Amino acid sequence: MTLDRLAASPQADDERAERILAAARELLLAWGYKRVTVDEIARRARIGKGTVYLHWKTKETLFTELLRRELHKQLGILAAGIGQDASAALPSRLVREVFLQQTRNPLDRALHAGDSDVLGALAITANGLPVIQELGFHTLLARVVDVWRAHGLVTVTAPAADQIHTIDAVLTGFMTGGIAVPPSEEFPPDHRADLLGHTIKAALETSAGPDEVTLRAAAQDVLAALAAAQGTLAEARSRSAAR
Amino acid sequence: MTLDRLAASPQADDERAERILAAARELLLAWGYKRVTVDEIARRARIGKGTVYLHWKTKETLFTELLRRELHKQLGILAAGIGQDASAALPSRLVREVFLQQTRNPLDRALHAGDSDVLGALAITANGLPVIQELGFHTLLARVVDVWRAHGLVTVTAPAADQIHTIDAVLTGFMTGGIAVPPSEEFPPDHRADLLGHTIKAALETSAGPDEVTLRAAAQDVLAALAAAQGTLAEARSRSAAR
DNA sequence: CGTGTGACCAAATTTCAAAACTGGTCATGC
DNA sequence: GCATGACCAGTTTTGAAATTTGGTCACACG
Repeated sequence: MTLDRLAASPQADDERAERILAAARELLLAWGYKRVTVDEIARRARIGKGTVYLHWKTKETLFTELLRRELHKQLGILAAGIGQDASAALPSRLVREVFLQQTRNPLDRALHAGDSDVLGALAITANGLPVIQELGFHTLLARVVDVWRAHGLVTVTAPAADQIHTIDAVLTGFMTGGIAVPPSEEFPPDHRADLLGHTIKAALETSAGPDEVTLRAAAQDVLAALAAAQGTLAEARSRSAAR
Repeated sequence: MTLDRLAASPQADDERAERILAAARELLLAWGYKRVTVDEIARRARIGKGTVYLHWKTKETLFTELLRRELHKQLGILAAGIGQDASAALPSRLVREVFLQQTRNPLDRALHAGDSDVLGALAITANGLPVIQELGFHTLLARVVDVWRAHGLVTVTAPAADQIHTIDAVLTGFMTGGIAVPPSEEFPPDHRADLLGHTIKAALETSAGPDEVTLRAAAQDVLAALAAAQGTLAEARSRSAAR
């Protein structure tokens, strides 16, 4: 365990942090927050338990960073999609994509659903708020809605707060999938994503689609909002490090 | 306890059943299914415990009937609303009303949300399905959507199954209220109901509102569907009685 | 020297058997 | 012949002991 590393270079430190995070991620998905022990994480990362605490003050900050990274990555994927095709910045398209991402990535799903089987004590933060709020998702949503309004992609007759709430509720509803209707193979994620997209489009978007120029400008602003949110996440990271 | 009743008339029997049901309802709301004991129900209804079993085979059938009655009553209120104003049969209006009912009536809410704090073991039936499904809500929703389609109140370009799923998901989403947005006093139930109604309307209803004649005809058919569902509920009741 | 470690500690969680409770029955009394 | 509550088997709760776990730190190692 001690043969391969002579001095601690910052580089090796980073690589070690990654290993810890990777181990934590695997275990979180397999067992859920509560059952994962710091000891086990250390064993998987092939380091001593104390070393984990050289990187994070507590088990909680370690996992919080893991979640921050997850959201950071998700935002990156969204941004990439918009970069490739500006129309992916449209409300219906963006919400659709978020839905698909949550469907595919178990951690994202747990995060947005506040799944306490996976998140355990993390599901609700010290402030009594769901993690997803703590991570600034609400702020991002509000900013993006503002961008959409500024560029006329969504109606401005309705208050922004109403639109935010509608998006939140509808997305959540499609995530849980409703209650009355029995799950069926007729509804694969892609299809449900389409229904969600259609609902968002009908409820919020302006009837006439935007012209090319407006769309590109709006896409730029959405990208900026995403980047800003990523920045906030990255910044919070350094604040939770042990050293 | 025996002075006031000499012979058991069917009438007195019914009145007694009502007392039991009323006691069960109070206790269910106060304590939740699991904590409510048959003993306590009997005490509240001022009868012996064994007497409860003269009316229902098990604790579970007793509470299932309670829930059936609750849904029956809710359907009655919906029907009354339509009787008074045919436009209450429109998708957006009807869903809106269901939402408000669930918001106001704790039992309805528990029923539709599958709240296991209240419903306990009842939340999931012996068949592994949520109670609300067992009670035929899905069948009713499917029928009503068909009526709407037949009368051109909703688009017929989209499959009915998609529309059912959309209604279910959106209603559920507004019930839980989303995750990302912190609850606020800005969003009283009435306001959220409006947002829900708007969403359903935009996502499903045909752009041109129906003429008076069509609306009335559709309203009649919706009423018939509601009455049929009530009939099914009442019929199931007799099947669960002990005698 | 300074980094990494695992033995160690207090606090939290799990175990497990005894005690208490509860759904459902039925012999009894009215 | 209907209503009742004592009674029973099976389940749940309790609580104290045993185990586990997050977090610390004295020490070994390079």
